[in-house]
Amino acid sequence: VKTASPRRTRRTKSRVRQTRDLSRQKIIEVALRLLDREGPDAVSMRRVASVLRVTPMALYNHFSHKKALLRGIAEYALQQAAFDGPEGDWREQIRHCFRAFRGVCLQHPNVPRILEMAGVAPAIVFAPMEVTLRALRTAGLSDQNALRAYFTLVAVTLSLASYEANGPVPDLEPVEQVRSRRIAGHGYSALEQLNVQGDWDYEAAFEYSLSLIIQGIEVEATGTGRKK
Amino acid sequence: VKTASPRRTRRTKSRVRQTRDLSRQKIIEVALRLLDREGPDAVSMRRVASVLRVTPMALYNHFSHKKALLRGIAEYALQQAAFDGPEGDWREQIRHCFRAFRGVCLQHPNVPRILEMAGVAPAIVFAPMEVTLRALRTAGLSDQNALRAYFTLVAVTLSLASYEANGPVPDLEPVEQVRSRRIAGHGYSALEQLNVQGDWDYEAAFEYSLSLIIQGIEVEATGTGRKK
DNA sequence: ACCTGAACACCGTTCAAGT
DNA sequence: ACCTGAACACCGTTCAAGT
Repeated sequence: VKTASPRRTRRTKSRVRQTRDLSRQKIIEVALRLLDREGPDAVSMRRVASVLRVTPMALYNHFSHKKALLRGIAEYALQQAAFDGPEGDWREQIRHCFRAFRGVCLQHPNVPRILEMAGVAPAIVFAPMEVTLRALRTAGLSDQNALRAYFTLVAVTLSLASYEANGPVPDLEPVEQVRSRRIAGHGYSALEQLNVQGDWDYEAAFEYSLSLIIQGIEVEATGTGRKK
Repeated sequence: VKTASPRRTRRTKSRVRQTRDLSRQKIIEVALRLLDREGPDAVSMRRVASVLRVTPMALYNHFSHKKALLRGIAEYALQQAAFDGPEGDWREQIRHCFRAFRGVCLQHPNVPRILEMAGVAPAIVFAPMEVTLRALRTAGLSDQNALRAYFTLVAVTLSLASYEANGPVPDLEPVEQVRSRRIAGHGYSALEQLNVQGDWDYEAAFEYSLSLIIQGIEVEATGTGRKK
């Protein structure tokens, strides 16, 4: 029940387009593997080309610049997500959609990073947008507010997934640790007494964020929220 | 009423530390100016050094690597924000805190980008964290849930500010426009009928996100929310 | 239409040397 | 402690040329 039918449409204008698309596909697959295994820095035109045993410039026949390749990678990865869930409550539709989104982000932990990068938004992001719009219309929101909610949900999903993928603590270097302690000396009482037991549960945190936003939408939809 | 006292603390171990810190400061100011005027790519060790009429390697006496410099820039920019607001309701405290956060992000539109980059989280991010923790304790949340709410708020603030700063549409290239139309053909009905009048109001969108999350917290705090 | 080879104008960072 | 100069191992992309 995927929203976007994945690149099956036949182009009518030429016959042997297959080759071109196969090649494009191959490049993306290699690049995604590099991204998954060695991180964003490994995805250079030169690295990708060398894995494919080809000149860097050969890639420019398929992608006009690196950003287009990154977009291709992100699109390819996100196509694996089934944003559409089973019929049901708008709450569950949204939960399903963004759980699916988070799912592919965890399978390809560096995809959020390249999505965050300069204008690298592939067309596929319209799929979760569609799901969200439909769900929130049934909830009674205006299109404008539904879009706003969508951006909120995407932001949180991407950010938490990225944070989860790239290590728990952004560990400052030793030097800055000291400086930060110095800063921390000045009235960070809430932080000093901070009380959280056990390891950080990323999934629970994601679900909590989801709940906050959904409950917020609920209030907004039923008109219980005070106007500012 | 700033939370973090900005680098005024005197280091006791040497006398002419002034020079070192002045230089560090100078580097950051030049780098931030480059970031603001020419974007993240302009902030290279070589560019920064050349503006300062100095060898690239001279910078490494003050920052052990580029990431440390980026962290320094982000910290410097964020120090200009007054996250602490006037006393008051936890709702208004949070609103004030993240409006201030958004404010510096708009003054330095590329700061969100470098914050999103690899582990570039300066110690100053603890300031809004402190404010949020305090506010949400008075709202009755556990520290764990308060932290989760904090991450939600930061994610949304940064993401929307970044989106606002870097042009309204991530305009796909012509080629991909066509492909996206093709994809859009398949059942994107909600998007096709999408009805939003006038230009996109970024500030209103931010305020709406803020409201969603705050109202969600409210529900969570008063225990009205159904447990999953 | 697709690929190569050489070149251009950049990167971050190491290392040895100077003061 | 701070800075230089040369070098290493990379980048993305243009351009002219081949098939």
